[in-house]
Amino acid sequence: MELRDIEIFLTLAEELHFGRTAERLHVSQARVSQAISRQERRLGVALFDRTSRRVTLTPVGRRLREDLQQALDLLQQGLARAEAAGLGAGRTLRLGVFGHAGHELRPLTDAFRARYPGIDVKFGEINGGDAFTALRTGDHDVNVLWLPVAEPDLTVGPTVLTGGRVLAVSADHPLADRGTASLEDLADNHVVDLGPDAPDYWVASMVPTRTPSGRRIPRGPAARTFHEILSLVATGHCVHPLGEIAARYNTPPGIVFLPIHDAPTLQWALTWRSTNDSPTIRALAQTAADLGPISL
Amino acid sequence: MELRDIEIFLTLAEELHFGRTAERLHVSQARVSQAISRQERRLGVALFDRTSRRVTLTPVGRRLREDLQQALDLLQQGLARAEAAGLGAGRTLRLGVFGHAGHELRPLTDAFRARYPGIDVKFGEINGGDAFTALRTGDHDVNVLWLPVAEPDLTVGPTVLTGGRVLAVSADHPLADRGTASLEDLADNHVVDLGPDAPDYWVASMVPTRTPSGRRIPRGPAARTFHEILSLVATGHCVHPLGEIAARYNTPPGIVFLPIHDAPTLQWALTWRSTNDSPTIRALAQTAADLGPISL
DNA sequence: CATAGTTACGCGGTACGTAATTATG
DNA sequence: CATAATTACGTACCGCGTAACTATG
Repeated sequence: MELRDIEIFLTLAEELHFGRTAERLHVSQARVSQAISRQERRLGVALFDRTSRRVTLTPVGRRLREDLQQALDLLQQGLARAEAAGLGAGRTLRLGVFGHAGHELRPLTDAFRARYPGIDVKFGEINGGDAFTALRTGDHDVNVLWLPVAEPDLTVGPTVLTGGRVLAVSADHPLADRGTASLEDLADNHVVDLGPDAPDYWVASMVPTRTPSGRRIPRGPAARTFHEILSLVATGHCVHPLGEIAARYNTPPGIVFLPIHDAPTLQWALTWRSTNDSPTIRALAQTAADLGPISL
Repeated sequence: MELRDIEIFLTLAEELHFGRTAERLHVSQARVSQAISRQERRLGVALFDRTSRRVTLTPVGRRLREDLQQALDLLQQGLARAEAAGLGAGRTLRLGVFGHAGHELRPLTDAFRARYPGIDVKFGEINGGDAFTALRTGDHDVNVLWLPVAEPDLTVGPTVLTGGRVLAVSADHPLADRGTASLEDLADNHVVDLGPDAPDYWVASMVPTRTPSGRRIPRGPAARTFHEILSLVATGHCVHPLGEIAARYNTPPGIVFLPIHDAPTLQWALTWRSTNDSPTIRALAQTAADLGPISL
């Protein structure tokens, strides 16, 4: 009972036609016939009922098909993983994240390290002002960015995180005592300007230019990094919307994070430079896809 | 990448020694070396770190081992099932059960039919008085019996059901209104005698001869079948303990079933004549073992 | 230097193709 | 009778053994 025979069996179980099976596997029709009858002889059961006109699976064959399909998938998956680990062996995958998001991504990195033991994963920090640059310079292999990302040179992979948004305000700010915030509140305050390097549509998806009712939201002073933003907010001169994660592991002095109750949920997805595509990156994307997004 | 190579890889991963691996698989040591280095060349990763003195798995190898082991198990299991289905193909497995127990066993028979589509399963009825005879005459292949069964010619397989016990009493009986019964109550009543064909130890495990406190339990008139027992009980002259299943699908006129609160749980196991052992029976036992016992 | 893994090379079995044969709508 | 599965038979490749070689404690 060899692996090739199993492949032939599975293909025939799908095609239910000796000729097409032979074609698909690039072997002669005779070979398919031989392989099947050999298996049936070995097992002592008919796997297919066939005349020279019609081929159908027997109940035993149907059951065997399910079992073998599953086994073969596992087998090929395992080999593919080992190969991918080989192609990326010794490599370090640099993963860019905002703030402490790396901690929330541990289920992903743990699963990835288990699957591809040869590959090392390291986190790098990114900021709203330069979220794409490290990808383009090659300093990072993959960044975890909020969607939508629509850059011609970047590929967007599976979503790895989903979560709400918060508004960072000064502790003295009138909103601070309300405990929650609305997008409408933004129009009454300045928000931090993330600078010219980040594309407008992308910044706007986190820091909108208008409230849902259409009022303009004034852009205040500029800042690039997370801490720069927070120190501006702490002065009380402006407020700033952020992902929920920002609030989770930070309790900066003089700052309060208010959940924004009317903002749509954010999606954070793996993103990489298209020309930088590699088995290693594909492996990470596949692992993330298998795992599904983590909800905050 | 062939199946034999995978087997060699897995064995070496276990033994961590080329010589012993070769011995176990009845091949030359050279073959093991060739197989491993070929796989490593194909995959492009080292699977083992080795000197001529020590062999250890690399992280990639460790991971691959887990994946392949699982896949191979599935594969062999599937083939074994097909083979078993073949050996028993066309056969009918006669399964003896008390009363309606067959209905509770549907998860088992469904699973069995799914795994071994070639084999038919039929139920036959058995009674306390002759629970073993159908096995010995060959009329039944397997019986579902309460434990303990200690017969030299019978094999006891996995437990398929567990559940409590009930006491069948006449609706006029003083106990009937209590809604529950104790083993001590038996001493104040006659119980049905199951006749000489059933071994004493086995009958006693369902119908004890003494109460927990040591009082003798009088044996009353004899009956063999379930319905004979019930008609005796209906007269009010005796009571009788039964498995919980008996109460589940029977509402015989003039009879009340009272849960016996202080009796230990009953275990019902597959039992067959040792000389009658066959792949088909093994297949059923394996399916039952995989499924685990059903709790009533 | 003994033990254990690797490399070189040759034989035999089998995977597979070609071509003829049989069966079915 | 056309289409599709099976059987017959030959060949080339590869799985595997034997034996010589190399490395390590």
